Amino acid sequence: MADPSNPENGDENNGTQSPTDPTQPAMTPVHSISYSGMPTMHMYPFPPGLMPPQAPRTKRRQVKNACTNCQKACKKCDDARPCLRCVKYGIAEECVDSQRKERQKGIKRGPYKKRDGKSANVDQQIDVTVQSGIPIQPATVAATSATPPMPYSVAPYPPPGYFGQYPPPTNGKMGETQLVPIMLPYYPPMYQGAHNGQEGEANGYQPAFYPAYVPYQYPPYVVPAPRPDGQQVPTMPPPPPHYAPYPQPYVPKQPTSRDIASDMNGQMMDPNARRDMRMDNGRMGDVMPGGGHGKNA
DNA sequence: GAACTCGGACATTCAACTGA
DNA sequence: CAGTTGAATGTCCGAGTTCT
Repeated sequence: MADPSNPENGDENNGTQSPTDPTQPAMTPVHSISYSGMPTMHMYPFPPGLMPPQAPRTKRRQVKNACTNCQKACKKCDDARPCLRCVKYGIAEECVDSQRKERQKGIKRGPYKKRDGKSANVDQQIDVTVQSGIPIQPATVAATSATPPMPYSVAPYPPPGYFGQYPPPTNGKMGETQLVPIMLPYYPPMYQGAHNGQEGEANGYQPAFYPAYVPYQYPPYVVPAPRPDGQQVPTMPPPPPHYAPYPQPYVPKQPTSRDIASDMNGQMMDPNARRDMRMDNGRMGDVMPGGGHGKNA
C-alpha cells in the first residue's frame, strides 16, 4: 500500500494515476507526459460536456541520471544537485550522479518485424476537438505533444495578449476559423512553491513557453493594426463565460502551517541517524545490469 | 504508524536494422 | 542515410515487511 504520509512517496500520485483520472489533461497517445505535481485546484477545467473522450494514462517522468543515493534507495531523484531527497535527508554532500554503464556494441539482432502499415504510428488518428468543433490536425497535435499538457481547453478566440505577441493570421476569410500557432505559458509543478514538492525540474522553476495551436476566428474580431509607437495594441474582448479560461500566471500557494509542520517532521530527525538507517544498507550492491534487479540479467 | 525493502512496471537510450 | 525497431539499461512506484 502506498503510504501517503511517507515522505518518500511525495505529495503526488506520480505517474501511476488511474487511467481515467479526470484531473489529468487530455494528452495525445503519441507522447503523453505526466506533470503530476500539477494541482487540481490550479487547473483550467474543460467546460461541461467537453471533457476529452478518454483521459489517457499519463507518463511517468524520470530524470536522466539519478544520484547514487536515490538510485540505491530506488527513489525518485531530480536533476538538481544536491537533489531534494538528499537535501531532505541531510546527505547533500554525497549527492553525486550515478555512473552509467557503457552499452554493449556489436550485438546482432536478427531481422525486424515487417511494418504492416506504411506509417502506422505517425498517422495515428488523434481526435482532438476543441469546443469550436474544430478538429486539430494530427500533425498539429504531434507537434505539440512533446510539450507540457494543456490543462485547459482552447477557445476559438485569440488569447489575451495575442495581438501583441503574435502576428495575426493573414490568409483567413471572414467568419472562417483557422488554427494559428502561439506560445503558451506552462508553469511546472515545482514552480508552484517548492516547500514540500519532490518532483519537478531542477531549481529555477521558471514558467516555460511551448508551442501550441489555437483556433483563431476571423472577424467579427477585427485585427487591430500595430501601433506606430510600438506599444502593445489592446487585447481582445474576453471569451464568453462558458469557455475555459486562458492560462494565467500561477500564484504560488503559501505553505500552510500544516505543510510546514509536516515538512519539518522530515527534517527534525538527525540527518545522520537517518542516513545510517537508510543509505548504507541499500541494495545497490545488487543492482544488476538489465534494469530492475537482475530480471533481465 | 513510520520507515524501509525490493519486485517489477515503466521510461530512456542508442546500436542494429530497414527502406527510400 | 534518415527513420524505425527493440533490447539493454535505467528510474522509481507502491505493496509488503520490518522497525520503533
